[in-house]
Amino acid sequence: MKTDGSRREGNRDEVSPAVIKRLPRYFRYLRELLRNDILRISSGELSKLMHVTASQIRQDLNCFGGFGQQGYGYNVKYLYGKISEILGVTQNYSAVIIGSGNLGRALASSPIFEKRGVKLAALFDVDPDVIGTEISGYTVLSMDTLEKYTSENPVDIAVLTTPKEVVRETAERLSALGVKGIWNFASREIELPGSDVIIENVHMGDSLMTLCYEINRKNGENR
Amino acid sequence: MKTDGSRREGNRDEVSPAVIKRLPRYFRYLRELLRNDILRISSGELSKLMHVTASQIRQDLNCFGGFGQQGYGYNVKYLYGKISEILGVTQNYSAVIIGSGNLGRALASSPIFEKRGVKLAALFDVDPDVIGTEISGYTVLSMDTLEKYTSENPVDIAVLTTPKEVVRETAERLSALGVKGIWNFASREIELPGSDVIIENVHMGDSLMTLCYEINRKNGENR
DNA sequence: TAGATTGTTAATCGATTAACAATC
DNA sequence: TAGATTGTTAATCGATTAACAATC
Repeated sequence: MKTDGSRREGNRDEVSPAVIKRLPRYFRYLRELLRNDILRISSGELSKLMHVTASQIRQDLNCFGGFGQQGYGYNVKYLYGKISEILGVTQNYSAVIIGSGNLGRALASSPIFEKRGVKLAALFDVDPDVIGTEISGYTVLSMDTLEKYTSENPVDIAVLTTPKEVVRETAERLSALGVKGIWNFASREIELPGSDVIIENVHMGDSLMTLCYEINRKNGENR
Repeated sequence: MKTDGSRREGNRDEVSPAVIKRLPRYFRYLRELLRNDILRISSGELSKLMHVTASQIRQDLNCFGGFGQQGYGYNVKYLYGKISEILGVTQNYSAVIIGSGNLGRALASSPIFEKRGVKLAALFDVDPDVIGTEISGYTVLSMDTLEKYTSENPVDIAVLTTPKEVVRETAERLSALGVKGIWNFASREIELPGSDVIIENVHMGDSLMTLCYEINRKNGENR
């Protein structure tokens, strides 16, 4: 396989958002291939599997470097490794969950972080009844100790699952503590003008609504 | 306010996916405006609030009808009502949760369904230890009783939070039972060729990865 | 070598923005 | 009426697809 792909690897400056949003999907499919001991795949085969054009796959991957080989295709393991690097899976980012309600619990108990090389380090809450309890092997810490904690344990990512009323203040607090990114599940979108914390707003409800829209549309439009 | 918007309301046939994916965001912002007793808003004001162009707002809304009034703007309540209709909020769809693990529980306890006019009707699981327990006022039912249940209670939406190994078979089973849409949280994407069940695959991990990508990119690219 | 498949350019398609006439 | 703001067309921009020469 080609090893000089690194030539083009530097110019990550201007990869389009559309491409970036597709990368995690490649990551998932490549992992699945790897699990099934498939060592090599062509853009054509991957195209059939993922229901996107082969052209798009080649175009997307080439934004980051020449990962394939003419006449051969792509080495699945190598490509998976490259995409993992690009997506920061190899960075071992640390995360804390702010808000240990049902969603916080569900996230803490899921393999979602581990699968992506993110290390869940702690859970926080404000409720005295919740603080001190154990969730998935973590003892829930008090929000009062957040500053102390982060000064001793650098936190890259904060996962926000608090009520929306405290989203803004919590986000500002986290920003001041040097957190690099906020994964926000609260239904209030975070705006931190001037800050360079990366914000990822998740809206699970939006996805339910597009589903309802499609159902609605298929089942006889207006009535 | 204009009442003849209905003229154009019929041609929902070909609204672009980009527009549809933005509708839930309008829905959220309009509800917030309504909660703050703001009765009227222009595309320019909404533009500042939502950080999108006024042009896009007018373009988007006009796919469904003339909801505004020249020289006035949009009546928030009226517009909210219209968008709710378009998104099926007024349809009172019924939903069941398949898989009563941590995520199923979290969803059942959240206002996510209620806020969008979806009626959560039941939870199911296969684990004898979970069946019969109570979650957020619902007694978890056995998957063995799914066929019986759906024959007595028509289900519009199934929320899938099962392990990925059983996603395919469960999806096929649900499809056979006449479910209209599947909201799939399992990390295996559903494919039901030939079926006309609407599938909405949710990948929370993808969102975490794009966050990691951005953090990675900002904090000094390759190393 | 011949065959296969990439990397990459050019063509097409779709989505966003700008502009302004229509109109409340 | 004059001012404001929509609805809508035209222009721009970006993303996808097709095509094929480069190359393993």
